[in-house]
Amino acid sequence: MTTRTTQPAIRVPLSRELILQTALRLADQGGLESLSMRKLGQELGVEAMALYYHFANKDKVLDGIVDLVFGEIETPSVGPDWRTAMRRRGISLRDVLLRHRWAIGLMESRLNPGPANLGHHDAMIGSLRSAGFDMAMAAHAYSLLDSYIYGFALTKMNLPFETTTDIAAMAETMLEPFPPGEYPNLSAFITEHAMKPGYDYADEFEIGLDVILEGIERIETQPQEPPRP
Amino acid sequence: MTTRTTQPAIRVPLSRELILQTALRLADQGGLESLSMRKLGQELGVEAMALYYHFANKDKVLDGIVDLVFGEIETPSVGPDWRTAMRRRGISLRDVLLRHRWAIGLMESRLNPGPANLGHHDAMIGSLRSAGFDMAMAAHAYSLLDSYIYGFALTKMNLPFETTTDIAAMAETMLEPFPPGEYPNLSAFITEHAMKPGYDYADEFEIGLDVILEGIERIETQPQEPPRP
DNA sequence: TGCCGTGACTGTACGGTGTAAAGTTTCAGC
DNA sequence: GCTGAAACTTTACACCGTACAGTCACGGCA
Repeated sequence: MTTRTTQPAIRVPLSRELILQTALRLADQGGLESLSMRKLGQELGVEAMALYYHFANKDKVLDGIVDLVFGEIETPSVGPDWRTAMRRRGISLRDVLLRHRWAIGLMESRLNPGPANLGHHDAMIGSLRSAGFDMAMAAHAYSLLDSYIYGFALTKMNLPFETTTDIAAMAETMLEPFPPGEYPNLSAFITEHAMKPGYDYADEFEIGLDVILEGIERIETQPQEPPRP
Repeated sequence: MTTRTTQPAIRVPLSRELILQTALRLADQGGLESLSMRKLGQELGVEAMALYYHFANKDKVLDGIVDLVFGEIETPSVGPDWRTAMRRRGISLRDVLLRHRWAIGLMESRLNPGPANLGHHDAMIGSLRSAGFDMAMAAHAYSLLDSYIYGFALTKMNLPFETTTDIAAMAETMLEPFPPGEYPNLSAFITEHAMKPGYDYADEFEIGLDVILEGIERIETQPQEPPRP
């Protein structure tokens, strides 16, 4: 009585790539908390411990899928038009982060960054430098842009609504435990702004991105002038 | 043979406030993963299940300590000088987030925001409106500022170094698995910029914040003009 | 052909997690 | 002193990451 009841001997052996692709899919489908070693093994038709032959621990798996995510970000072009390059790359990064919301808190905290991660950082610095930024200005621009983009993705991450109808319901639920009139500005914001037809918080992203690009251009072309008179 | 070996009957009963203060301390000391119901109970001299008399589940405890964190943020002043108000409040928020790094991912995703949370949002909108911003502009400014501030705290959250010496060691460790010259721009950035004495990534925050405030002022005072010629 | 080492995977176990459900203690008010 | 509710404990379950030992297939070699 052997135990190989199905798929007699045709089983495809595991590989790092297959494991990572499956892990990425699991995380995308159900979030980080649904990516356990047991579920991952089950998805691959294997016991959880089999994964430990290919990865030292779960954190190495996370390292791997985070680097897959980094690989999805559009590489900024090299050349004088840094503003277009940064704008395209910024929108790409936002798209990637919203596609893999579970990754937002992990991207910038890896102790073992993978090649896609390092390569992307390298390309960003190279792009800004090729446009004439000195190292300090490149650092300012990079920090400002990525703080904004990651922050936007983070604050949008768990917004539990997609439509203005959802917003109304959610806002009502949130304010319900409190006496009416307790938060007049917030109430006005919801009724006068967030519930207006056609409102989409996602539109805020490019507005803010352009303000930042404009601001970078100003301090880049007039580096001596202090911003506050 | 009773089990009350120590502290015979003087035990202070639990309260929501005491539980939340203890939970906040635990999270501050060891991060979110060290805040378990058992450890929290143990810290209070009580079994874990005792906490469920006061809170429906762990998420309600998180709701509570997140609202404590919101309570630490400086309320923006009302009046025409929105730029000073937003600058002070922004720095205060950054300080709070760096004091409670575990909270960064939780602040904007609460389904049951507490009074401090809602009150702060209300005060922010009120401050911007009192300075003359219409609702749409207030939304733009608020989104831009908080995306940047939360994003800065997020990307700085797990930077595993505090000194330039740490940076050098960390960078070497990260680049070690790859052939030298693989990431020339990144290497140049590290040696020419990040390892310079006196470098502190934290300084980037106010630089970026001022660029954003300047940008908001420009689109607020010249709302018709498209930013890109 | 037989053996054996190694690569790939499984089985079992341990200490941890959140929490449902039931049991126990403590104490205020009558 | 009795009663009932408040406050807390006990036990249990399903899940988690992973240490450690066992098992199985198979390629190279005698």
